[in-house]
Amino acid sequence: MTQPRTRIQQKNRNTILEAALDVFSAEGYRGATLDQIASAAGLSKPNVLYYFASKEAIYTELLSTLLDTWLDPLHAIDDSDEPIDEILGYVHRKLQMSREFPRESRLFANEIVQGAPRISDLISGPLRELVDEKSSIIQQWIDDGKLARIDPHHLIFSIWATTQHYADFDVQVRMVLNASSDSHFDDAKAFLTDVYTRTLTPTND
Amino acid sequence: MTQPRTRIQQKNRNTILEAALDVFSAEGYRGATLDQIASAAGLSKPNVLYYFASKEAIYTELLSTLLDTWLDPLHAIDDSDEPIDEILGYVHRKLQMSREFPRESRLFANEIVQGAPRISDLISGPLRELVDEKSSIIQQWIDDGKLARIDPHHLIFSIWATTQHYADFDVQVRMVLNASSDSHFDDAKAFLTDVYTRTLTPTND
DNA sequence: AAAATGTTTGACCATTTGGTCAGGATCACG
DNA sequence: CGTGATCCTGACCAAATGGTCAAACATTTT
Repeated sequence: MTQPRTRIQQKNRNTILEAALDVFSAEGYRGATLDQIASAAGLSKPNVLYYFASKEAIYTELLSTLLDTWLDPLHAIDDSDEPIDEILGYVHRKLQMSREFPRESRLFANEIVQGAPRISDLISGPLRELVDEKSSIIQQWIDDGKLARIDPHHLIFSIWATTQHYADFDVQVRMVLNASSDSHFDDAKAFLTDVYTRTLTPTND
Repeated sequence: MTQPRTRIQQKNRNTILEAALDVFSAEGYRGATLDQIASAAGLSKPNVLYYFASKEAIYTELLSTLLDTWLDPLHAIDDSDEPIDEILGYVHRKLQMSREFPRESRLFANEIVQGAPRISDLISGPLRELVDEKSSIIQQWIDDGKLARIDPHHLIFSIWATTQHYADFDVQVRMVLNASSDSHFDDAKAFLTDVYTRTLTPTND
């Protein structure tokens, strides 16, 4: 089942994954039902199970497929002569993802809040290594006097937290702001740019 | 049922709520089962339902009871001559709550990620008003030149995000840091103090 | 100590839910 | 166009789950 063969398989598997993303991100793994997914996909339940072995199989396929996309912005951080711009770029990309792909963000949020039972391997493995690698780069920038002395790991955590907040807690943000449109993302961008510019600009001491 | 009468009722209701906090915060509303709660409380399932009308009743009682506690730190922000200390104090209290009451944080995180179906009234009502009120105070500080010009609402969001992150995404934080103890909370405190000091200190322009 | 009130439980029920299966419909292709 | 492979479905099943209830057991009150 790694490579779908027919066009129908290709299409229906995608339809199911799309529907499942909707349902899982809104309800969590336990809260989602195969009936909901089937209905959202416009297929019968047995038909869904014709394409995927189980509910769990759909879920894990979603997670592993989306994790790469999810980490792309962090991968993109690279050594550069303009560390602050590099990090601001990361903040902007992450915020943009919260705006464009809130379901993906919530999918991971649900999973991790509940202890990441199905992706702990990926977190303590590849993700940890990626974060360590980028932390080294940031530390190097600090040692070179190009960035203020802050803890690289906690910097990354804070970027995750502040950007994903707008996707994961979208309802709360909208209710508190009384917002109907997406325009608060623009304010958020300005705010975060300000915060991280101030935080990262080296002080002469 | 508002006021428990006997000692046994008092005790058992508390036992159940404590067990329910454990289970709901770890599994979400849908993921939690009455059997799990009963078992965690050391009671039989019918006995649990003797003290609470339904699973939902336990959950909503938990939410409404804990919301006040949860918002206390924000309530504590008050007009002051030292705005930066006032806000740093808020950051520290919120971080301390993530450290001491991670289950409460995760309970709300689960609820809000999934659209806050049961507390949308509280969010668009009392919470919204509280945030608006404190935002006004912050805005006043800014107008008085005591704080840098930042968006008060997004400042509050960022404080929620960065502090609650350590409770809600605890597993991820620990795995990425390879941490077994709680000591990374001290580093987080230093980091956040730094970030918000830099962010809030007015610049002379 | 008896009556009244409060507490606990085993057995049971209806619904939901993940999953199966035999057979029918449809499609690809020689 | 016929045949084998693929696709789809209604009917069904077993387990899990929220909830009920009559009856037994405790505790308090009089």
